[in-house]
This record gives sequence, C-alpha cells and structure tokens, in this order.
Amino acid sequence: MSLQNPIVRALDDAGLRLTQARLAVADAIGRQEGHFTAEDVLASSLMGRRRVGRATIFRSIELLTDLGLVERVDLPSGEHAYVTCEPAAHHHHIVCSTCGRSVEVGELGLEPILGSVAASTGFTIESHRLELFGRCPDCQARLQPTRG
Amino acid sequence: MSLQNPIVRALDDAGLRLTQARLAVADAIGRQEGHFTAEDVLASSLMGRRRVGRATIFRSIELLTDLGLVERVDLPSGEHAYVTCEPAAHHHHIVCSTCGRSVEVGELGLEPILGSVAASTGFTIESHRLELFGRCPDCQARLQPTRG
DNA sequence: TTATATGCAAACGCTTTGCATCACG
DNA sequence: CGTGATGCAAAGCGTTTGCATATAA
Repeated sequence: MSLQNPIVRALDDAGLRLTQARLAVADAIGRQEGHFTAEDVLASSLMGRRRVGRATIFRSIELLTDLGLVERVDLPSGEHAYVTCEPAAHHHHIVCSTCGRSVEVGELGLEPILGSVAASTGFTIESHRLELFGRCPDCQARLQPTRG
Repeated sequence: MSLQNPIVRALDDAGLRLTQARLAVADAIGRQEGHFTAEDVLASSLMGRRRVGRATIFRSIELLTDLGLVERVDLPSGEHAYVTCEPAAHHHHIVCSTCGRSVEVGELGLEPILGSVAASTGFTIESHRLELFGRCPDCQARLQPTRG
C-alpha cells in the first residue's frame, strides 16, 4: 500500500527516510481533491493515519516542492496553495476556480512568445509562470445542468 | 506638482479625496525604482513629504490596485510585491530579477494558446496570469560589461 | 549507533481590524 | 458640517525556528 503512493515512491527513490510523518503527509496529500494549503494537509492528517505537527507539514511540503512533486500556485486572491504534479518537464497548471482541482498543461508553445518579448524589451528571460483559472468540465456540468 | 503625478491625477479623476496621506503614498510609490512592498512604501514615506501609517499604506495600495494603477506580482520566492502600471487593457509584466524594475508587455497573442488549452482540457478559462522574470538591459550591461 | 526527522511552542513577518479622531469637500 | 479617511495598537494568519526528543537505517 505504501509504495503504490507516487509520493512515497518518489521519496524512496530519492533515498529519503520513509518516516511515519512523511507517510502520513503523503497519504493526506493524496486525499486532497484540488489545491490545498498546509492547514488542509494538517486537517487531513488528523482524519488519516497519524497526526502530524505543523512544522513537519511545512517541512514536508518544501521537500516535495524541491522534488517537483508539488508546486505552489498563487491564487488570484493572493493566497498560496499547492497542487500535486508529475515531476516532468516544464509545465503550467489550470486551476478550477470552483472546486480547486488542477490539471497540468505542458509548455504550450509559449517559447515564440517569450522570444518576442525578449526581443522587444531587451530582457533576457530566466523563468516564467503562467497560471490559468477557470471552470473544469465537472463544475460546468454541475452548475449549468440544463444548458450546454 | 501634485496633478502631474499620474497616481494623484487618477485619484482626482476618480473623484476620490486627495488627502495628505494619499498624496504622500503617491509620492512614495513614484519614488520606487522597481517592485515594492508595503514596507518599502512606508520607508519611502518616512523620507518624503509625510509619515503615513501602515494601515493607510495597505488601504492605499488596495485602492490603487482596484484602480488598476498598481498590480501585485508574486515573486518566485513567494513574496508579494507590487508594481505600478498603466490602467490599460489586459497585460503582463516582465520583472528584472536583479533590480526589480518591471515593464508591461501586453497580451502577446496568448489567446490562441488559451483557446487550445480550453479545447484540450474542457475547462472554460476565466482569467490568466503570466509572469516573466529575467534580467533587464541595464543589469545585463552592468553585470557583464566586457562581453555582449 | 548516529545522523536525521519530529514536535512543540515561541517567535516572526505581513496584513487586517476596531475604534476614536481628524479633515476633505 | 457630515461622511469618509487616518492612525494607532492589537489581533490574526500563515510560516519559520530553536531545541530536546524520537527514530529510521
């Protein structure tokens, strides 16, 4: 049951200690539906296999962020939330503003745009972040069931 | 001297009270080089025409944000900063990671990309934010003066 | 066994709020 | 004048840190 969790798998692959706290955090994050905050993980851990301290939650999230398994998203409200993701190549997220679920969307041919910005501004571009917010198919269906 | 400040001008145009505190905030923001935090504005106001309370700084920044004269940027570090901008149509910012100066960059033909994301994910896209970080021409020249 | 991770609780930094006072229009 | 703005100080949050203890490997 443990190594089937992708987070646990990745921790193991990275040669990190598989502590009870980390297993519990992995479990708690896996149970999140959409984006989540540290507080959400804490609450989730309380209902799950083991209570984990706040400090450990933050330390674990940082660890998972470094491993690329979790990414921070800056919500339009200014809040910080996190989403799980594949530690794949550069990608972005589209986040449902209703339920919080997110989907990765790849690099999308942004390069030509970045190139033209670099050319017109004279900046060299080191990094970029594209965040998309909208309504996922489920929430569209659920909230407007009578009309396409 | 007052109405030449674009922030003061905009406040006046919006029919808002031109209080001493707001004039001082406008002055302090105008003196910022790159992105700035509320604390920066407070510090700047101390050296400027009048000391302004913290609460008023935050309230003023919120006001200017609503007017579109200031926008929040989420730095890669997770910090919140603000940049001034023209209250124009939808645009993005490219921020110098060395000096913090920012330049607006327009919409850049992002629409087709948004359209294809919507098509492939089934999401309806409500809003998006593209943040670019890099090095501005001045900082490039200053930090690598011997080589193009 | 030993380096590492954990938990607690206090400290922190940023931001907001309640409320009495002040001042723009 | 009257409404809306200000300043203060305290409260509120989310996050980090110091340190003694517990634990994975």
